Amino acid sequence: MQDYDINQFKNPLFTVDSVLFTVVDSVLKVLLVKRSVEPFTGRWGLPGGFVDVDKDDNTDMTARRKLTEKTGLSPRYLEQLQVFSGINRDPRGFSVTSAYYALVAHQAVETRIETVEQASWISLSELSALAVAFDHKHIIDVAHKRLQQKALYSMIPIYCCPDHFTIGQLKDVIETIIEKDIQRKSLMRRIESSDMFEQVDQKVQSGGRSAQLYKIKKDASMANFERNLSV
Amino acid sequence: MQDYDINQFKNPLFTVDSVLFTVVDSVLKVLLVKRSVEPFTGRWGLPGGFVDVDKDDNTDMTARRKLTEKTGLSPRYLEQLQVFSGINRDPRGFSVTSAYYALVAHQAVETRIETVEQASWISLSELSALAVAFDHKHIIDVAHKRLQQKALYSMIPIYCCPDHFTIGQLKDVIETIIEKDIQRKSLMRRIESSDMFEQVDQKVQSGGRSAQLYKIKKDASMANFERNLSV
DNA sequence: TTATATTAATGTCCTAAGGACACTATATTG
DNA sequence: CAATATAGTGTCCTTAGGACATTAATATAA
Repeated sequence: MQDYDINQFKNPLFTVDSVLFTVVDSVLKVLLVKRSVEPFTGRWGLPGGFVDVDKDDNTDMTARRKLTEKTGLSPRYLEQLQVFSGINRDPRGFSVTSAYYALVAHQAVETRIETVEQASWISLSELSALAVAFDHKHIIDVAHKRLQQKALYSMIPIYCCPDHFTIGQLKDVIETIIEKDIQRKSLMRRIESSDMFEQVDQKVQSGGRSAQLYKIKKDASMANFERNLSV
Repeated sequence: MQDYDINQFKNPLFTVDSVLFTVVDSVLKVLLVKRSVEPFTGRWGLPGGFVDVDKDDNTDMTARRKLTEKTGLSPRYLEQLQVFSGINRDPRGFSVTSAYYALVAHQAVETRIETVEQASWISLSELSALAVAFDHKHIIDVAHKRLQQKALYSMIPIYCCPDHFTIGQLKDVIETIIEKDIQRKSLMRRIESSDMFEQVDQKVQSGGRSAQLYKIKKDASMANFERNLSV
């Protein structure tokens, strides 16, 4: 690669990267893509890239666009994580990435991802043994901690559930994210008090008593609780 | 594969801006500086600017450096807020700012700010009537909400207090930030349980019974509580 | 058909930590 | 010394999550 001096440009290299989480069979996974360009060609990395000023109104749209390219759909939850920057994180020079984290129900993307060989769901445990581009492993770690924290006082894990879900499914997703069992009763109290959900007139079999299905109310806003679940 | 082509995309304008808060006489204020360059020359704006790749290891250092230039010291607390980006926020084109928020005790910077006529502490109530550059008013608003939220479950308002402080001072700072009175008793319980502070062997007069001075323990880490103060 | 296992849902009591507020302690001032 | 002001404590209340027993509904095996 021809050396070029980043200083000759007014601005550092700026990218947008996303940590897309999903929960599959009680395992938390992140979407990684195989890089097709320098640097780190061939390694796994976070889905992301440069802002396209002609397509993106802002960086949220950049993140969303890049995720859509890989998964075929827009994630139900997308939020800024933080900026990672420095002189050493990219061999090309001082670089900045605005990192996002996002959530999807794996049911929604399952089939689409299967067909894309450059994208894959990697469980967090596999990740430690994997060579990952840039500081993306670190970014995933920070995103994971943020997600765990947020799961303690909000209902965002709901975005890893399908449109119609049972309390058992939600409980499993939450427990997978925070890596700790919770009381079903506590979850039901939160579902009740959040006023975010309504029962679907349908039940689903589960090996025992069939479970009530719930869905998010129209125009419901995300509940934030005054107390954390205990860690 | 191909080399990275800087011309493939227009690299957005990237800056770092900080919302520096302090509490003076039960009023929450932010530091604004009078802009001396285009665009918005002459207007008030947040202290910040471009990354200097030779001086800054990362954007945290950019934020800190810019604040030091204006106040003469490094803020005791500095944290990323979020990125603000878009095609319309800067007349020069698509721009991105990595916004920070920071806290200082006004006692620490009082004298230095007075001497710099381009920098001034503006109370949040004054702000609404002021013409402010870019979307900086919006950034201040977001920073304010984040600070308020964080004050409900952490001890960060302590960074608006001097090194040695009384519970009354801290109570006042917290109440100013969250815009609600709290129970002195609740604050004392938090001080006790946080294990962050130790008593200084000195009291200070206050119009009534003299008040115990406290200071942060050496190597104490910031306490985060399981419950919010009630809103 | 009945017993057993399994998962869903509820009822009840416990616990932790903040809120309210009375009460005590110590300082200043007239 | 009384009045007042601020600091600090004691005690009970309230809220919401934790623990866990109990009841409900469904599948499967005897």
